Amino acid sequence: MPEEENSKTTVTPAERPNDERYDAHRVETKWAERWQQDAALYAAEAESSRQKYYVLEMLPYPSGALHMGHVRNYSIGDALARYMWMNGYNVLHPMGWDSFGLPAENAAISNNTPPREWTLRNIANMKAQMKRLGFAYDWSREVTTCFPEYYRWNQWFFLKLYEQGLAYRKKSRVNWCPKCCTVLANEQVVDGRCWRHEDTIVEQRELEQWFLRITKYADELLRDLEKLGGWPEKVRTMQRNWIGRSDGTLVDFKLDGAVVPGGSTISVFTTRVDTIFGATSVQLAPEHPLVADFTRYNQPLGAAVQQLIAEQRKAKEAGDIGLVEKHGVNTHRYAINPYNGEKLPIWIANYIVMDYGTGAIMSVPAHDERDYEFAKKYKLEIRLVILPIANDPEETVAEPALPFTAHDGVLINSGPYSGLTSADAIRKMSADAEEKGFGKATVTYRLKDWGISRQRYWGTPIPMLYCEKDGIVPVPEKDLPVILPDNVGITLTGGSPLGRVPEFVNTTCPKCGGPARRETDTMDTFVDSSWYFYRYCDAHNDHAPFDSKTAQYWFGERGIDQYIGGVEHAILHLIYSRFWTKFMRDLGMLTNDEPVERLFTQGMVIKDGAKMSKSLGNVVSPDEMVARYGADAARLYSLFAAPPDRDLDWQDSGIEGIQRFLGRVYRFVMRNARPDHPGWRKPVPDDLPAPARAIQRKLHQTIKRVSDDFLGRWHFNTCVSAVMELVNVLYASEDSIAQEAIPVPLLRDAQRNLALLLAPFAPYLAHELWEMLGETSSLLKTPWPKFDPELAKEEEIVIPVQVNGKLRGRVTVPADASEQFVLEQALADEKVQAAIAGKRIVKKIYVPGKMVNIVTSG
RNA sequence: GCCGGGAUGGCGAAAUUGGCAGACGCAGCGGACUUAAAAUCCGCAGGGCCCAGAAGGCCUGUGGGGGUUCGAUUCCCCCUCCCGGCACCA
Repeated sequence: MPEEENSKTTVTPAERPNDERYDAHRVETKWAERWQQDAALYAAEAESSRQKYYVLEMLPYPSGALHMGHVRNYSIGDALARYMWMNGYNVLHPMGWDSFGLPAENAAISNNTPPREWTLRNIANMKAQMKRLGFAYDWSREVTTCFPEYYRWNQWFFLKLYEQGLAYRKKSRVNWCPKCCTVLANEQVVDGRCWRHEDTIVEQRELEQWFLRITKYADELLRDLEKLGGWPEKVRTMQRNWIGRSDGTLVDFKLDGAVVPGGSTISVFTTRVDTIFGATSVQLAPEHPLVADFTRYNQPLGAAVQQLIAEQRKAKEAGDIGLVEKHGVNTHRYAINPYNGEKLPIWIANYIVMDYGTGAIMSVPAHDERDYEFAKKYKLEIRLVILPIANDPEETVAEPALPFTAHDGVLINSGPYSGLTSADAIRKMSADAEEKGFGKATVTYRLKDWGISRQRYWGTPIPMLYCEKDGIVPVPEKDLPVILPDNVGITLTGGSPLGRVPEFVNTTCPKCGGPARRETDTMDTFVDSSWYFYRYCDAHNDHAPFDSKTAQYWFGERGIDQYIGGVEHAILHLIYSRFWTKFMRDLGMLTNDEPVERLFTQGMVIKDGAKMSKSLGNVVSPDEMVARYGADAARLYSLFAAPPDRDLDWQDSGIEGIQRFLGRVYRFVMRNARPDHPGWRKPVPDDLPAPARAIQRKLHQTIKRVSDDFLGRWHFNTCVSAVMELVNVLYASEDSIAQEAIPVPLLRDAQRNLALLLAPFAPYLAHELWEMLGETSSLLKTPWPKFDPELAKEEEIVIPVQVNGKLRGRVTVPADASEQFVLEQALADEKVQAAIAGKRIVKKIYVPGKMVNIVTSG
C-alpha cells in the first residue's frame, strides 16, 4: 500500500472528528431565548439616517397553527428583511393577526368556547411558533384586528365613507352562502360557490345591505395597474379582468304600443352600435324588470320565463355557462330601433344575464356569434351590414362568412352611415344618439360595489343606528368604538347574533334622543385587511388610525417596498386595499396612490402532487419539522427546493439533505474556528499559495452570486446552492488546511463570510457560527460582504473548442490570453486537428473567455 | 373563446446578455471508516452504441415540428399537453 506514505501529512477521514453532530435543537432554543430577552432587537427606527425599507408578509388568520405555506411565505420575507438590514436599511418588518372571521364562530359552536378566547389562544400559539422559527418581526407594532383599538378605526373609516357618499344602504339581490349563513361579496363567490366552501352553491337573496362604492374608483383602479410594474403580470391581468371595463353605447329602444308600469323604453348596451342597422330583434334577460309586465296577463309566457330562469341558475351552478343551448320566447311585443324607426320583436332569452350591462341587448345575427346561433334556431332575419375592407381596392368584396365579427369592416345598408368604417361609425352614431337624446357613449364595468354587511357576530359592528323619526343615523365619532359585546349566544341560523342582544340593539338616537336600534350586521373581514399595513407604522395611536407623516415616511410615494403573499388574494384583498388607499388619499391622509410598489406571490406548498390538505392526509406540520430537523432546516429547505414563485413539492428526504448540509457547515467551523490563534485577526495576505487562492476565489465568486441572485432575481434556491458549492470547496481544502497551507486570516475570512452569507437564510446556525468564530458584534448589524472582482478572478480558464458547432476539445489558457493565442492553442488540440483534417477553415469565432468555434467548408 | 404562466435526467431543479445542457440537492451505485449498523468522509452517475472490460471513442438529448444563426433550453413561426384567471360580458 504505497499511498500510505502520504498519510503523515494527509488527514484521513478517520482522523477528522466526525462525531460532533449538529444539535439544532440545542443551538436554536439557546438563541431563541436570547432573542426573546432583547425586545428591541428587530425594532424599526422611527427616525433614521438610513434609507427605509418596508417588507411585509400578508398577515395570517389565526386558525390555530401555522402551515407550511406560512413557513414558506415568512421565510422569504424574513430572508429579505435580514438581507436589507445587513445592507444598511432601516427595515420595517411587522406582523399581525387578521383575527375576525367565521371560523372563530364555528369553533365557538363546536367547542363551546367564546370566539375571543379561541382566537387569542390561537394567536398565542402561532406567535410562539413564529418565534421558534426565528422570524425577525418588530413585535412592538403587532396589530390584532379583533381588538377595539383596531376596529374602532374600521368604524371611523366607515363614517368617513358614509359622509362622502361612498357607503350606502340598498336592497338588492345578494349572494348568500347557506353554510356561512351570511351574505358574500362578489369577490367571495368562485364559480357560483362560496370561496370557503367549494361544495356549497351560493344562493341569491333579496336583502338590504351596506355597500362601499368601490366603483367610483373603477377607472383609476384599472388605469393605475399600469403603474404597478413591480407586480406579477398575472395579478395585474386578473385585476384587469375583474374590473372588466367595456366601452360601448347605450341605446334606448321605445316600446311599441301600450306603455307598461316598468317604463316606456328598453335601454340596451352595445359595444357594436355600428351594427345596429343589422339588429333584427331585442333580447331581454329573463330577470329583466320589464318581463314582469309582459307576463302579468300571459301565463304561458310567464311559465316559459320561469323555465329560462331555472335553466340559467342551473347552468351557473354547474359552471358551464356558455355551453348551454340557447333558448328564448317571443313576447310578441315590439321595440323601435331609434336609428331607423324599424319595429323589432322583443324576445326573452336564456343567454342574456341581468348582472351585466342593462340586461337587454339588440340582437345582430350577422355580426355576433351568439345572436347568429339564436337567429338560426328561431329563423330570425340575418341582415348583413358590415363588409370586410378589401386589401386590394380593385377586388370586389366577397360576402364574408357569417357571422362576420371583425371590428375593422365598413358599413353597408346603414342609412346615412353606410360607407363609414366601424370605428368611425361607432363614434358618429354615439354622438348622434346623444344629440337626439336616445343614447350616448358609455363605459360599463364588471366590478360591482362591495357589499360589506355580514350577518355574523365575530366582526366589526357597523356604526349605524336606525331611528323611527330620523331614519338612518350614523354613530357620532365621539361615541366610537361601538364595542362588540362578549357573551353573545352564537348560532348560525336566525340572522345576526347581535340582533338577539337587547343591550346592544337598543339605544338612543343622537339626533332626537328617542329610541333607536343599532345595526346588527358586522363588517366583512376584508375591511380589516384593507388598511392594516398603515396601522403598523403607528400601531398605538389612539386618536387616529395612524399619523399621516409617519405613514408617509414608510409608504413614500409608491407604497410598501415589498409585499409577499399568496396569489389567492390577487382579487379580493389586493383590490380592496388599493381602493382603500385611494379613498384615504382623497381624505388627505396619504400622498401615495397605491399601497404596494412591489408584490411577490409565492407558489403553493404541495405534497405528492396535491395541495396539502387535511382531507388528503398529506399535511406536513411545521412543529414536527422543527422538532425533527430544526427551524433553520425547515426554512432553508422551503427556500432551496424550488424558486419562490413556483409550487414547491415537499419531500421529507429533501429536508434531510438540508439538515446534512447544516451539519456539514457546523462541523467545518467546529474544526476550523481558531479564534485564539495569534494570527486569527491579522489581515489576509496579498500573496496566497494556490490552494488558498482557490478558497479565496470561490468565496468571492459566491458572494457575487448570492448578492446577484438575491435582489436581482429572487432566486433563493440558487443563493443556497452557491453557498453549498462554497462549502464543498472548503471541504475539499481540508487536506491543505491540515498541512497549514491556508493562512489563518484567510481561514477566518472564509468562515466569517460563510456565516454572513447564511445569515438571511439560516439565522440560528449563522449566529452560532458567528459566536464560534469569536465575533461579538451583532450579526444583523454587520454589513453584507462585498465582492471583490479581482479576488474572484480565475487565473486560468478552460475554453471549449467547437468545430462546426460541435464540441471537439478543450484548451486551458491564462484568463487574460489573447485571441490569437487561444485560437493557436485551439487549432493545436489533437481532437480539433482530427476534426478539421482535410477541410478548409472558413471562419474562426472566439467569444472572449467563453468558447471557440471553428467553421469549415465541405 | 380571451388572457397569464409552465413543460429540461429516476425526482426537486440550474444554465443571469444566444456560447461546454443537467450546477446544487434528493434518491441510487461504489469505496473508506466500523465487529456490524447508523452517522461521517471520498468517488461515480442524461440516454444509447462501439470495446471482453477499462481507458477511450462515436451518436443522441431541454414537450413536438419548422426557421434564423458559426452556435438555440434561450430568439421567431406553427402545434400538443398541463396549471391559473375571466367568460353566453352584449
